[in-house]
Amino acid sequence: MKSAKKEKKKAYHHGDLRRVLVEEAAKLASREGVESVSLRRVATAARVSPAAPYHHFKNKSDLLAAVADEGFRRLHGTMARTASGYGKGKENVEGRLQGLGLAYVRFAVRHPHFFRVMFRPEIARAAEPDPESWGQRAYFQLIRSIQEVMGEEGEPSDEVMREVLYAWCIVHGLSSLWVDGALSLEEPYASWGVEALAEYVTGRASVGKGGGKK
Amino acid sequence: MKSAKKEKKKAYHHGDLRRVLVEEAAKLASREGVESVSLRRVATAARVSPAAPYHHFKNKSDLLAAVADEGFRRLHGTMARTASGYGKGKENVEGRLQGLGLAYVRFAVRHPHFFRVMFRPEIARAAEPDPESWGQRAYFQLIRSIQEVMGEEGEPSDEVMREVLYAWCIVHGLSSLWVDGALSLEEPYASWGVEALAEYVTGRASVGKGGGKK
DNA sequence: GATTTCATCTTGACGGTGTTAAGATTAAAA
DNA sequence: TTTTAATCTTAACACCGTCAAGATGAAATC
Repeated sequence: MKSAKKEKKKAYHHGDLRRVLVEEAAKLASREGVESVSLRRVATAARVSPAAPYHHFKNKSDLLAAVADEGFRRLHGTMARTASGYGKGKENVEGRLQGLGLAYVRFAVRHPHFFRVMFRPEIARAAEPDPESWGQRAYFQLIRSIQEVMGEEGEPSDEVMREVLYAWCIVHGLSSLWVDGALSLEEPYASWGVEALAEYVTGRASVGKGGGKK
Repeated sequence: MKSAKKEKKKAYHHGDLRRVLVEEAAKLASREGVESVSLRRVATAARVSPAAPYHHFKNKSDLLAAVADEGFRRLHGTMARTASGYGKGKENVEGRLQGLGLAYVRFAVRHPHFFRVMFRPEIARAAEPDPESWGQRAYFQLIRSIQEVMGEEGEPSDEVMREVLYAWCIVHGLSSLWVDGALSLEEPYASWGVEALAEYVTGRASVGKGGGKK
């Protein structure tokens, strides 16, 4: 359907934009911050006129939403890799959950630019939640993990959803506060380092795990 | 020093700007969102030329930092009011801490625009933390409250700072996720409502309170 | 009171921004 | 080969943050 790549210079019509645009936008965001991503700069970086992106994205927010989705794809990836690192079955489900939490925080700290676009309100509120989106997939992954910890199958119970909420709040709170500078600029947290904070916080959360179960 | 208010129309030179600018910026942010706050619109709203704000603020970020400080002032206010609502002494310190958490979340949900500016990285990273700032004051308030719960005085111990971290992460995580639409657009959380979520999450956090103390 | 000083505000301009309309180019469909 | 439809460009619009230069007038000085 799409003859992917030609020789080198200019593609036939003009390459497979869209992918290139998302790539350049992400690159620019991670180099100079989300705030300084402009459609025109992205277009220029893709060697294309300022209005060209409008044939692939409704507007700037739509482009950023695509960047966010790419971010969620990567987050989903590291989470999946982490989970499978803890074995397949029900062995050490407890440790696996903490591992997921650590993976979440590490991702945020290592890719703050992605993390920031991913949770922009104008992105999340754009379209109704698409179950195919990487954001939703990562979300389902978390739900499934907690179901395993609590020994549950099928449709997630309210109890599970409460645990999901709790776990998500903790890792997201830590990530946000660190990335936004509230913790990373404050003593003693700055000297303790994120890794230690994440370990403490995820460990502390799972001592009473289950709420009433065990 | 400052004859505060004249009659009505135009002040002498031109009113006490700065305060008006911060006010208008906050008003605009809460009406249309932080993203659509522009120096020029704020200036216009204050009936002043586009370049006038530059005699009171270094740049746009500096203005937003002032808005953020105003936000922290209000947060500090509701937290203080909440705390004193739980009595003065060591009676019900436990409940007071949960009350503080609820106050935090409620503030974020009721004033999402403020909440968003308050934790913008370019704001936090602007100047070195000023202990006089309302942000720091609210922070110290939280530390003191947790010290009371743990029956400690003087310089806060590492144990206290860990508890501060934990409490802050939870309420900030919930606030962020809700305000940014990650929870408020997702079932079953949307139908449960923030209030219920906040109560569960803060309650769940304090069951094992103290880590090892009791 | 007259004069100087100095903070404040305005005017006007600069380059950069998101977005749109109208037209050119060219791959794919007919 | 002709038609169609997708893609990209050009040109323009209004708006943005920021700065330099000058006007204004309150407060300090004489």
